[in-house]
Amino acid sequence: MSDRYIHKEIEAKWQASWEKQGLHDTVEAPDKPKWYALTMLPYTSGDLHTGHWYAMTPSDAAARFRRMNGYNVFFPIGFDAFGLPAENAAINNNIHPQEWTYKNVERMRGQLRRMGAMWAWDREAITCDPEYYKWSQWFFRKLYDMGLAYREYAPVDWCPNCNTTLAREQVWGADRHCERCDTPVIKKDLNQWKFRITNYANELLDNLETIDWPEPVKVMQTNWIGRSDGADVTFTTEADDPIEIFTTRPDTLWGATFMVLAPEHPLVAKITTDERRGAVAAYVEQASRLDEITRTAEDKEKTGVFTGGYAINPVNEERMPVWIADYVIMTYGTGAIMAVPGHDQRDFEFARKYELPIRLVVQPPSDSEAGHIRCADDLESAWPGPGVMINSGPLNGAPVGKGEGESVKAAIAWLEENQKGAGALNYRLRDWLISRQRMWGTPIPIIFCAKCGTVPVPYADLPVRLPDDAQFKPTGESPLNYHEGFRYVKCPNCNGDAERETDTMDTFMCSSWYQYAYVDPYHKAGRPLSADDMPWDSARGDYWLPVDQYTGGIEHAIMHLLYTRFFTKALQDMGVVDFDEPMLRLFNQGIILGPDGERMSKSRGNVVNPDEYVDRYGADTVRGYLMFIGPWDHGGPWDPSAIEGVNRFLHRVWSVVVDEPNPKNEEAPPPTDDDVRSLERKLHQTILKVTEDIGGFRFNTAIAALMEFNNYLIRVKNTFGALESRASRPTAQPIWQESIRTLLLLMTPIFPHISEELWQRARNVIERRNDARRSDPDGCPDTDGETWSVHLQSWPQADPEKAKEDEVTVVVQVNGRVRDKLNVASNIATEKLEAMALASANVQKWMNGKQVRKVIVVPDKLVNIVIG
RNA sequence: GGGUCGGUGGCGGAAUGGCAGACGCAGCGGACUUAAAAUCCGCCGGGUUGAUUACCCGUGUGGGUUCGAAUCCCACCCGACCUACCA
Repeated sequence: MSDRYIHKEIEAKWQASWEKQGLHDTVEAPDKPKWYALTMLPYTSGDLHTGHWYAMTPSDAAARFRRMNGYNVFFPIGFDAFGLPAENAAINNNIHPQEWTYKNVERMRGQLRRMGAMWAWDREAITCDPEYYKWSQWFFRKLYDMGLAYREYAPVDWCPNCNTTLAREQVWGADRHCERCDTPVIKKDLNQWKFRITNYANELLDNLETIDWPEPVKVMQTNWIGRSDGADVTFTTEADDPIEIFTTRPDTLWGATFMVLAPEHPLVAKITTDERRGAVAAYVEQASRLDEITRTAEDKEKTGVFTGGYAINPVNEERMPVWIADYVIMTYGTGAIMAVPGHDQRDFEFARKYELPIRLVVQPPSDSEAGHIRCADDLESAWPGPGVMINSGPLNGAPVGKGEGESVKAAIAWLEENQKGAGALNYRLRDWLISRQRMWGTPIPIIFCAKCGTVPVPYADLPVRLPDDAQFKPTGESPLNYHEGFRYVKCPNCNGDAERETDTMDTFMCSSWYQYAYVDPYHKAGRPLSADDMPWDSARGDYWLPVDQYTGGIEHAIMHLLYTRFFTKALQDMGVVDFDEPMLRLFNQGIILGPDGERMSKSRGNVVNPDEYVDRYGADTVRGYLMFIGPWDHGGPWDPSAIEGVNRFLHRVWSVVVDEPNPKNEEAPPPTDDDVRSLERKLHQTILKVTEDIGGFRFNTAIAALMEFNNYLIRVKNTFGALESRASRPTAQPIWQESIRTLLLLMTPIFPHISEELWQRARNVIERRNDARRSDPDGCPDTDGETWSVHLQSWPQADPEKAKEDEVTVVVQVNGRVRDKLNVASNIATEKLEAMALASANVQKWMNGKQVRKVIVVPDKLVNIVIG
């Protein structure tokens, strides 16, 4: 055993020892409060990068902190294993995706072990294991039975590079590119499976209030769900065909002067007059092509074309021209709008361009910037703001707004009374498209039979296994199409010839329920399933669920976090769970950047390999450094030289605990009562600070407090004497030992290895001196049944009384400027403090005989004398 | 265009109404060493000053509230992220 801190000698040793002791094995202990700490599962890319360390090691520190605070903590790990990279690697290297994936899993397990985290390896789950995905299929089947999974022939977003469809959530940015490869997506008409997430739109929105999640995530989900409050109104064409519209401003119905349909609207063909047919067809053609190239195009210039047809405004029977324009889109609302150019900017621009009538129905308030507006001709742009209703029949005089007695409510009441429409909610959220035309995913358990139609695979026949020998040509069709043994099957109903669904599921399906799988991975392995099954052991589930603390990146704010919430709500309706939110608390860490301050990427050449640093400095240093950079939710650049500071700190801690003090100081006077009191105060102040900071994920300031405490211990080490000489200094000895033990306990969540090593060493020294039990020379725990691991110790408790300062420095200000400082006993009487401040020579100098107007005294902090 | 978060020494950051710059990095000076590394000690926002326990300036910009503002309010500038013809 070395007397110096050599991380290579201790980290692997303790990792092996903890595993041997079963320190991180999962036990459902009903007598203890449980804590389910979850960090987002890694994809099996084959390499754990710095971002993983940045996400996972603080999560581990928080979990360990909970454990030391008396919780039975579950901190599981697994692998998100299906998906495109495996398939692409397979195509490029002619290796089966499964082989590639499991090789990566093997490598990543090793890398994860080196973190020294308290992973519950006994509950590991890999999503591409048939015993895992059989439950993904079971969930699909359940959703199908509940009518929450359906197949639809409709235009979908298609990535021509990945050769697959994408969910709306996977299409990013104004240019609508693929989330994974940045290729602009195109539209295709395809038969695809979807989940009815929109059934839960309202619940997904309202329940956000019940969970402790970061505000930005809540805002993003709120915007994504996009609830609009308004009314459905039915217009009619002159041929008596209904045109349904949705509007958030039913109060402006009397200001509608024309209608606009999306080019794809089903009524376009019928309403178009013969003389307009050519122009309309050309525009529809142009719009659809635009759609396929780049739908957004910079020009905000509105375009459109008149159909020749007219519709009747139900509120005033006015005849209004019907146009088509691509600024109206089929996928929101009903694909048709009433145009109110006076009060909607888009309609205004369109009306001005095509010389359509504009009507003012809201009189802007006279004190607003539009106060001069008297008629539509005065408008330079639409007025969407407040005012009073005019030119609007029964609504005239109503104040504009959505409240009681205000215009929108009045309009809805009028519509409902006259049976022309009704109040309605509309959502931006679309159903979740889960079909993927790729091979490396969970097969969708559906069979198409010529006679029986769409037949779900019976529960007892699950899993539908991926064939081991499938080809994966990138053709744009599902590769499983080409596997005859997979594709052609007998119908489970009639035993006639049938074909399997050959699309696979979006991988977000696998990660939507993995937190449940961890509780009891591969439940019922090897046994047939039924509709009445529970997907995990219910006793275990009842104990651990739901997740208490989730940690992960903001990039999943919408996709994964919305899907898993939807899944949980569906599971609740299935009767599988009895709660409605999967994760009670969420923390989003920031992004660790390259040394150049840019996102790490191979092309930039700024990728930091954590393994190199773990080799050089050890896992404890890398963990501590990542937590010390700054607030965890800020992220920030990796500074290769700053990591030295944390490493030096660990060496200094080692030295404080292990090294003998300078023998020259043997003759130094023993510590005074004041020395003891100061050390005790510093100790309890540090406990308070570190406890509060780790509890709030403020690891950076927790580490700063630990450094400060250690610096203090270095300064007083010689005063408190050598280990051997402590015996001669009985008053000092207990507080010094308590300080060392407490420092190690406070360091444990963040620096698990060195804390354990020094904990054992400090214990050995104490025992040797007490001539008590001899401990195992390799530092392994005793075999007498008492567990000595530092990780099983209780978190130190601070005594606020002992943390209090006896003496404080009070700042004396004159007119807000510091002019003197007074060292006084804490809790000094206000009057006394004021008198002392006024008597100060420095203060007298600045008062210069002027009148004292006011004296502000903040106890134990400051006196401000206002003169003038 | 809309939304969210942010702007503090050479750098990462601390302080969220009460001494701005904790803790660390880098830098400078010194001790130890044949030398270097490591380690240890000291200095480290700017200015006035020989030096100060002395004074002034200083938290993106301008204004406000307050005895007192990095912190609260208003306006603006800059940056990051999200979102985008949503009727």
